[in-house]
Amino acid sequence: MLSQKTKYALKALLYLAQQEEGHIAKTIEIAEGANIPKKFLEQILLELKRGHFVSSKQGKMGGYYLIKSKNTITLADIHRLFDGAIALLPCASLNFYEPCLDCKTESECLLRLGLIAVREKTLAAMESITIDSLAKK
Amino acid sequence: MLSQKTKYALKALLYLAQQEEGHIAKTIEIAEGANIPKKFLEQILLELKRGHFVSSKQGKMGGYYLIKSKNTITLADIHRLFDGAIALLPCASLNFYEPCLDCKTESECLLRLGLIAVREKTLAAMESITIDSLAKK
DNA sequence: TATTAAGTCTACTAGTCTTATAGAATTAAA
DNA sequence: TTTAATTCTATAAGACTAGTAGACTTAATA
Repeated sequence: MLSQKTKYALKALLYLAQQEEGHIAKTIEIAEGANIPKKFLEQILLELKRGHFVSSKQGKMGGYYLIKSKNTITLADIHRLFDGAIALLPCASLNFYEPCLDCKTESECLLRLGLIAVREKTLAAMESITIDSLAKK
Repeated sequence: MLSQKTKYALKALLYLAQQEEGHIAKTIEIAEGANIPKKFLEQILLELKRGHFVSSKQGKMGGYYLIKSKNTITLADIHRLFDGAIALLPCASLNFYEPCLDCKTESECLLRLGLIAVREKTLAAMESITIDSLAKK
């Protein structure tokens, strides 16, 4: 399941994607437009900035705007930024790989290969969903 | 991600699936065979029993055994029993549906349809993984 | 240059969830 | 009746989630 944070991040990105080119949106504007608690949104926007999905202009008249094309930002990207691995276990993850501590050896693990198969399907589906494709629904 | 509980449940089921027909496995035997803390495993086995995947024989010489065919128990089943919804949000879930509180109306929700598409792919993948298919890896 | 309005950063907190552990009660074989 | 197993309820430490608070920095503009 997506955390509330990931959901808010997606909604914030959708809000930004729907603004006209060049528009700089204030946090309060996004918060009200997408129904997100403002102070919580501040943190989320900072993380999106550190992830290079948005940038900001500081000071008066400042705000946030997309810096990555809305048809290249995928659900998989945002999930990874906020909720981490897409795989069902770290040992089946591409980007967050970690061996399981309770497995004797990875090759003996009966779960891993099956979970990798699931991850491949889920990942493909999540990579095909972009902010742009969502905005057009 | 799977919780530790779900992972242990799968390992316990795999252990049971690998025993010969008619064998009744004690909790301590499964715990040691699958490397699971015994007291934690007790709870898990009870939940698997309530979910009608295993049954038990009480008293001396008692223990647990599969009551559902190992090629009909899927990863999706066990995920749902312990971790709940497979969809990324409750509003996109089949078995754990709940409307989003922060959406004005569901039809306006830009996320839902995309998340349903992901759930369909993930669910198909998880339903194709059975205890039997895992045990044969 | 002072004011104002915006983002930035760090810390904190209440509540919930996870991962167990403990121990008493129940059941059934021998 | 003893023993060995499941069953049930309670508890607890630690991590995580979702959010709040407030001080600080930056930049437009009057």
